[in-house]
Formats: sequence, C-alpha cells, structure tokens
Amino acid sequence: MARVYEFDRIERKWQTRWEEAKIFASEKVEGKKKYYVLEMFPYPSGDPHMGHVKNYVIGDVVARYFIRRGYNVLHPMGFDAFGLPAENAAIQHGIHPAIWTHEKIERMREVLKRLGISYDWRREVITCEPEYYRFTQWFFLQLYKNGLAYKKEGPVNWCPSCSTVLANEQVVDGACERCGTPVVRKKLAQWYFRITKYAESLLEDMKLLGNWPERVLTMQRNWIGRSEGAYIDFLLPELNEKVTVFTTRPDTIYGVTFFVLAPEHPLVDRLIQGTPYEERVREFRERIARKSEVERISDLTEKEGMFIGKTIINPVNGAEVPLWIADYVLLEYGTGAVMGVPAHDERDYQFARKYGLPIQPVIRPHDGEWQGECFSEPGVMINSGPFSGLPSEEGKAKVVAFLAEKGLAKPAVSYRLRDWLISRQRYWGAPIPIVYCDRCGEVPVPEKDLPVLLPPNVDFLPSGPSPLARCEEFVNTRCPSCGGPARRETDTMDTFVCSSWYYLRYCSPWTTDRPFDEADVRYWMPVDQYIGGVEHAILHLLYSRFFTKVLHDLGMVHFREPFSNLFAQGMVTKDGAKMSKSKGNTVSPREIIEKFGSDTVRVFILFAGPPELDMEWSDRGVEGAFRFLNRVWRVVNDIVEMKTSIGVTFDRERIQSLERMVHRTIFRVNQDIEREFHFNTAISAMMELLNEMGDYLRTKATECHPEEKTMLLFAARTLVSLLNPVAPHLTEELWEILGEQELLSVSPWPSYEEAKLHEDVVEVVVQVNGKVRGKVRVPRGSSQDEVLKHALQDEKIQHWLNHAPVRKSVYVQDKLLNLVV
RNA sequence: GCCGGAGUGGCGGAAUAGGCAGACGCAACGGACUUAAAAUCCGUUGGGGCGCAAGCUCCGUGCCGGUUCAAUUCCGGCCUCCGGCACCA
Repeated sequence: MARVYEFDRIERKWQTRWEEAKIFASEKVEGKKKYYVLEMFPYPSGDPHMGHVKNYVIGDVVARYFIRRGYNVLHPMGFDAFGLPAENAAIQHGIHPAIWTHEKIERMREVLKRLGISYDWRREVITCEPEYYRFTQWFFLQLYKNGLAYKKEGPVNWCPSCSTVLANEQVVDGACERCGTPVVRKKLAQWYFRITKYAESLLEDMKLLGNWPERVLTMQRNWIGRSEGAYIDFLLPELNEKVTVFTTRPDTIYGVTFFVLAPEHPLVDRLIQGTPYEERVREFRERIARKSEVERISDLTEKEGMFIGKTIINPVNGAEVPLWIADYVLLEYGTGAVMGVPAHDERDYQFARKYGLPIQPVIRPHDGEWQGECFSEPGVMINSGPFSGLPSEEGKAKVVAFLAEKGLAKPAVSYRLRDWLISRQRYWGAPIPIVYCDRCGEVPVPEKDLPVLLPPNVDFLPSGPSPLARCEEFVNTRCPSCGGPARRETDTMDTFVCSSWYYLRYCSPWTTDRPFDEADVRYWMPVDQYIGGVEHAILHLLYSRFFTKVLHDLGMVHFREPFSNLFAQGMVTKDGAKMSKSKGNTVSPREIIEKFGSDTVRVFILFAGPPELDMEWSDRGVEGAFRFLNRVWRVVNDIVEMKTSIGVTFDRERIQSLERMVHRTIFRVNQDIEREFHFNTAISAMMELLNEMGDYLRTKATECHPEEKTMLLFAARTLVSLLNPVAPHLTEELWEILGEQELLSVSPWPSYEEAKLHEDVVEVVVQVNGKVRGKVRVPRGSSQDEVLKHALQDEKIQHWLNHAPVRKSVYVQDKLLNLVV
C-alpha cells in the first residue's frame, strides 16, 4: 500500500469520480428539504485570488456539510462578466472584450474545479451572454412599464478616467470606487431606477432577515438615512409664493435668523431676474461648480454663500429674514432649502459666524443657560412665544400642529438614499432597450425583439464617446411603434443590474422564454446562506434587495428578501495589507495548489482563524496544514495495517476513553460548524482526536488486540468522515482504504451518543478563597458534601484552610468547589 | 465628529447564561533516528521568585475603578487600532 500522501493523484482521481457520479447536480425534489448555498460570483479577471478562494472554500464546507446532513443542496457558480477591465483590455491590447472575458473565465473555472468545490456546473451563469442579458433587458422593461425606470437630466458623478457616470454608491471619498480618480460633477440626462420608492421597505424588511452581520445592516441603515421631521412653508409675499423647507427641528423655528436655498434651486432665477444680483449669482454658481468633489469634502467647514437681495417671512412669528444661497445646501436633499438657526445647528452656526449673521437662542440646556455658542442638544424652549418653557422634544410636534392648522406645515420623513443611476457610457454591458423616434419619442423595445445585441465590430478608442455611440449600424434602427427611422439608446446598464438577479437564474438556467421558472424559484428561493466580502455591504446587497422587492410587488416572486442569512467573511492579508498586485504582496492559489494540493489550501484557510476576521497569509501555516494532512494519512493507514492477536494485553479503560473522545469530537465539530461557522475550532478538535490516536498507536508495537483495532478503526472512520467537508479528496481516498463502498461526500454525517460524551468520574476544582488549591476526582453528580469530604482529605487544601472555619462555600455541580475562610 | 467591531504568550488564535486563562497550530530551544541533511518522532516553552530536586509560590487577558466567594467574561470611566458614514437641514 502506498505510504506517501500523493495529493495530486488523489485529488484528480476523486474530482473525476464526483463528476462521473454527478453527485453535485441538484434537482428539485418536491417535499425534500432544500438548502441554497450561494457565494458571491466573481468578476473574471484571470486566476482567482486568495480572497475568492477563502469565499468559495467557506461556501463549499457549508454545502458539503448540508449535503451530508440530508438536505437537497443547491450550490451554483457563475461569472459577473460585463465590466470595464475587459473593455480596457480591448483598448490597450486590441483583444475583443468577449474573447478576453472567456479566456479569463476559463482560467478561473479551472482553478475552482481544481479546488474541488461542490458546484453544479450545469447551472453556470455568465452575465455577458445574450441568453442572460436579454433578461436583464427584460427586467429593465418591467421596471420601465411600472414607472420604476426613468430618464432625467441632473447633476451626476463623472469619472474622467473611466469615461462614464457612476452611481452615488460607487463614489468613495469623492473618487471613483474602481480606479480612484476624483469624480467631477456634470449635468447629463441619465437613466435611473426608482430605488427611493423602496427606502421605507428596505429599512422595514430588515426585520425579516435572519442572521445578517450587524455592521452590514448598520451601513445600509446609514446609507438609506431616514430622518423624521416636518415640511414648513416660509412666505414670499413679493412673488405671492411659499418656499417649503424640511427640518428635523421645528422646535427651533423661533431662532431662524436667515434662510438658505441651494445655489441651483430653480426659484433663485426668478428671484434675481432683472436685479443687480443676477450677474453675481452666475459667477458664484460657476465658482462652486468648479470645485471638485474631493475639494468639497476636504473643507467641509468652509461654507460659501451670498445674499440675493430678498427677504422671506417666518410663518410662526412673521419675522422677516434675509434670503441667501450657499454651497452647503444640497438641491437633492429635502426641498433644497434650509431655515438657518445658527444658535442650534452646527452648520448654520459656522455660516452665521463667517458672514456676521445674527444668532438668536431659543433652546437652553435642561440644567442651565444657553452659553453663547451652538447648542444642538434637546433642552427647554425659550424666546419662543407661547411655546416658551416647553421641553424641546415636546415642542417639535406642538409647533408643527400649530402651523398645520394654518396649512403651513405637515410632518414628513426624508431619506438620504438617491435613485440608482444605471446608465454607463461604455460598450461592455447590457444595452438599455430603448429607442428614440422623432415622431413617437422615447419608445421601449418590445419584449419579442430582445435581446438588443451588442454589435461585435466596434471601434475601441481610448476616449471620447462610447463605442456604441459611434457604431452607426447599432444606432440607426426603426421605431418599433411607427416603423420610421429611429436611434437606439447607446448607454449600457451598470453591471450591478446584472448581478441583482443572478441568484434567481441559477434556479432554472435552462429556461429560454422567461428569466426563471416560477416553480423552480418557489422551491429553491430564498438563498438560505449567502457568503461574500463585506465590500458589497451597500452596493450589491442593497440593489439585490431592491430588485427582489420590485419582483415581489409585480407578483413574480413569493418572498420579499433574497438572502435569508448572510455571512461576511474577512479579507486575506499579507504583511498586514490586503493582497493586491500594486503592493506586490499576492500569493497565487494556483502555485500553492500545485505545491501542496487543494486540501492543504482548504485546511489552512479554515484553520487560520474565524472566517469573519481578516486572515494573515503565512507560508509556515500552509506547511503546518500540509503536515496535519500527512499525519492523518499515516495514522489512518497505520491503523488499517495493524495486525491483531487475542494474546495482546490491553487497557479497557483506555479504549473507553478513546471512544468518549470520538463522540465528543463529533459533538464539538457539529457545534462549531452550526453556530457561527467556526471551522478553526472544529479542525483543532479533530487535531486533538488525531493526536490521541497517534499516542495510542505508539503504545503498540506491530500488533494489537481485536477489540482495540475495532475501536481504532471506529476512530479513524469518524475522523475521516468529519474532516470530509474540509479536505474532501484525502478523506474520500482514506474512506476507500478503510474499505467503504459509498462515496463519502454523499454518506450520512456521523452522529454521537449523548451517554458516551462524558466519563462517570469528574475532576472538580477546589478553591480556597477563590484560588485553585487542588482538584478531586469524584463520581459524576456528586453532592457538595461528598466533594467537600474528598477535598478535606487533600493535604494541600488542609494546608491552605489552616484550621480556619469555612465561612461560606460555593459549589458548581461537577465543576468547582470554592471554600471561603 | 457620528455609527459599528476589536485589544489575551514571540505569532495566528482558544476559553464568556461569571467558575482551572493560554486548547489547537506556527515559531523557538533541547533530544532521538541518520555517515550527514531533509522528513519523522519525543520533550520544553506567559513572566518573576524560592528549591539540588519532584515541586512550591506570586503576578498576568489595553488602562483605572466597581459588583461578586469568583471577572478575559458583567457595570462605569478612559486609551489605542481597524472598518463604515460624513455639510443630509
């Protein structure tokens, strides 16, 4: 028998066997409990990196564990294949994005297969295939028909390096999330999805989510940014108009000393028309627009504004205050207008100080006087007419009610969430299925004409309009409505649109007339366990939740949340930093697999620490994992080859002790996997069992008693079985060596016997004044008196008690006795 | 600034309905095997003190305080690091 652990031969052998036996090809079986495990699919950029490997290995252990627990498991994989890198490759190297993408997919698929992940590859989904993106377009049309997709002109984030616009979610610190280039503001007509309509249910339905990391929910909550307040109308007698503000502090309305509009607010033009302010406002707007996003963020306190020559009237007391415009008021939030209360709002305070505007206190602290600075906490209302003396928290509603009677206010809720900008001025994405006709205007492409195919032959220039816009044969078309000449929309969709529904497609990837089969989705969805990096906490996860809610409201799916449980894994770092090509601290999974095998990589990744934490790559650690698997290999083989003879003497208690350990290991591994995916402690429990088996073997020469061999084989079989989800190839080989016929990967998970978890005798810690002074061995379940009797026989304990009377004693059954003297 | 999360040996990390701190692994040191090395196996390994010795003993989970017979775990107040958000009225 081979004594050397030939990982390469073993791994290829079992990968072939699994494929031949089709054990990971899942089929819907009505009535059988299902479990859908999904890892976030990758963008195909070449070889997967260690972060991918960690993600997919975690998912694989979960999938394999549930398969062996008897669930009907769905575990698919695919590729998020539209995106900029493919297009950049086309520009730089002249390779068509489709070819580049398929080459990269091929490389990634190869490594994933080499890792032995239990995917049902028949269900593979590739978002850049027309069979897929025709349905991405189909979904666009559904949203369009229901008023959830619309085109609007307005200020957008433009990345000069990527030559495209970005969604708010894709701008990080004023720079492009992808390439880090500072974003500039532009005014463009773009396509949006009305995600703001779902702001409330995106918040509300968080209740329906099972196990999601708190930090992800917090980030989403912050991003949606719900705040409660009121709309209040200020009066503009000159134009006989009202200007509405949104405020969360109606209780401070008596402290309004100025009023501010966003510089681009449409009312501004009407107010200054024909006045000397017209020219100065234009200059002011130009100066503000020139500021880049990065500059704006870097000097948040440096607010700029100007008086525009008018006054406005406070509805609560008729006070006349000056009307300003300022860059710190955003047109997109609330109503684009702010009532300035410098005494109680930090920003208004800074603004008033800079421009010498008056500061009027109307709230004092509960326990003192207003201190002449900005006080933004709740307190007691002062200088507020009939409301003076009220606690400010109560005053909020009272002020609104008072004004509401006159029709000048109403309670309101405001959100920070903006609509999702989905247009991209790039080639490698799903074309937006819209046609512009001179006669009929904006016309959606009929569903029967989908997909709107990307033309293969286009001109990839490094800059300027997108290739689609320059492709005449694409642009020029017929109007679906009147048949006359028309032009196609040349923007493509954000790739996050493609990834917002892929988890549905996996349920029935063969369906050609619909995006998915309803019965299949009803059976498999929602995803029971979703696993991925926390970098998608807002982007992908928010968009997918939105998509699901829309489909639910359109009656296409029966659930409101796509992912019941979410596990966010930590990063893989090296030298304390995230692995990246630019830092030169990457480790190639392909090379490590070649050197040590997939099982070693899997063990190392899982053993390094709890998976939700960042994990530091260590070459030494990989060797340790490799040593462990070698030891498993040797010990199990030694046990199989051990000769028996009834003449050999043996210690029965020792056999029982080993048996207890086997049962306890099953118990521990179950616990560690089920609660919180702590594979690191599960593996360490298995290592302890292995060490025990090794120790046992060492006490034997070449022979052992048949009873011992039986127990050793039981231990070996259990260890191999428990280790299987972690190191599937090695354990299949050993399973065969142990004489088993079935594939281990689909054999039932081992179970433990409650009665065999513990010894009949326990060790109880004896403390004197809270310090450990001895230990006694007593029968399980002994009473306090019995333990005390034993303890008092202990010489050391006697010494520490030193004849003093025991004042108090505390006893924890089978664990501890504390004597206080 | 606000919101999350975390601080435990030389290192990754165990142990929390309060009950033996440091499991398991890595590194290091000593030993066995070997002509030698690799591999493998055995032993030691938080810090200080006492002892020739088996051993004994004190301190120790970011810092200060509290509750308790007993605190890495609970409470109060700080410090540091990581992540997210940041003119949102």
